Amino acid sequence: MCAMARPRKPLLSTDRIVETARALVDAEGLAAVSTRRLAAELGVSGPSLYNHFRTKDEILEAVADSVSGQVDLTMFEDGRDWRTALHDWAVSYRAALRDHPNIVPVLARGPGRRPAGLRLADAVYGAMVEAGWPPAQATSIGALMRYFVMGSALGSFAGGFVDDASAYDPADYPHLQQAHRLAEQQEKIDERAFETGLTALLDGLARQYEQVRRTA
Amino acid sequence: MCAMARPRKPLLSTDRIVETARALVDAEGLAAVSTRRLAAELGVSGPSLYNHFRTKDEILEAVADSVSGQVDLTMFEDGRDWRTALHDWAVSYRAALRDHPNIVPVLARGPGRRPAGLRLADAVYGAMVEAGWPPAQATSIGALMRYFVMGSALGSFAGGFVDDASAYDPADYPHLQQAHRLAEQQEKIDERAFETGLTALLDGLARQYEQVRRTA
DNA sequence: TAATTTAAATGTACGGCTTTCAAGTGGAGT
DNA sequence: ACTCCACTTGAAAGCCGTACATTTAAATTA
Repeated sequence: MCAMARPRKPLLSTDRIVETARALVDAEGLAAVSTRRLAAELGVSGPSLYNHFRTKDEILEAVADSVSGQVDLTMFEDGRDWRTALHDWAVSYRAALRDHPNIVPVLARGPGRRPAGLRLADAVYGAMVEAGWPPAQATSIGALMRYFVMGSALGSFAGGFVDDASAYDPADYPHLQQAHRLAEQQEKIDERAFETGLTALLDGLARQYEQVRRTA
Repeated sequence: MCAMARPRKPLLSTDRIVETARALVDAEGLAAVSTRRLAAELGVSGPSLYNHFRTKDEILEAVADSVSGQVDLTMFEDGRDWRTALHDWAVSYRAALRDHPNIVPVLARGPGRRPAGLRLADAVYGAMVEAGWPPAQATSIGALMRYFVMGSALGSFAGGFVDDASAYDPADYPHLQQAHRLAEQQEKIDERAFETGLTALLDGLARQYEQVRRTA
């Protein structure tokens, strides 16, 4: 009868869709994002989204990339030493993911064609080569840092345990008697584990760097 | 008219469901596992599964736990030194995930109440305490190792790039000119990055261990 | 200015999904 | 023999993503 016409001013824009989707993902998780729900949030009907994105997945990729874009990369610009640059970058990387943990599974698929994700990979690889790492090792560093940061953001370690002492029978798990307390202090424990691991990783890489430099 | 009766021998068992689900996940990915599809694979109708599991998610958790159960933990039994035990464990852990990469997102949610996942956490934590690490540090080690192994298994680093040189314009990404080649050598690159990172991590932890021992 | 193309939103519809439920029937226990 | 329970079923409810034709306004071109 009366299909709504094209409005004088567009109701939707890719930016508005991405921002609303990100807010929805942050607030209620990936599973809460259905095209109908997102459209409702935007005051619009479901299929309207398909005028701006080809698939729902494209929307999620755009959200993921906007999070990648929040990672600070300026530490690679000047000639700061590679170790502190890598440390600061990892901290900023993790902070961005911790602010939007629900989108991490999408980010974990890799940069693909997402521009911010590629800029990130480009910056860290370029800086390592610049610092004197051989190309193959620079690739490894990019990869292993990603492993560590993604792993630390994908799911809280502490939050992976249940807040219920009866779940951890001493007979079955003799060393996990305090495990139900992990859930309480989630953030602190994950934070400390991340810093401990990052320091260890960088210490170990520094050692390898010395060897590489000596033989070159 | 003729609803199928209870069969002489049960068509389904929890084990058979889990095994079939695992095969399906391995072969076609998480998305291919629908209750109907899995039931068809079992020669049965969709809702029948609900006689053995309360939800589909319970099935996936069971699959995940069966993969956790494949991780070797024997290196923690005798009094081998913590460093080599940790190394061997990480390698076995990663190998199990690499054999069943499609279930990793489920595993990444943490052990929760899954027995094999809890045994794994119990073993590594217990061994670190036994080796002389303070409890808080032992927790951190369990966490950071999980970060690294999960991160390395969650998504291939190399596979995260597109096998298409035109996607990496030199003007935008000056250092990624070989990135499209990463897709070719995925396994080797990921393998090397994992070993490099693991060695660095353990070197760094050994350093921290010396400090801890000195002050104690 | 008039004619034409394109853009933006819509309603409807298809086929899929997980899960609930009552109903039917064979096996086990008394 | 009778009851109860285990197991499977078809049907259906309520989601989901998205293809499609339709409507109208804006933008473009003649």
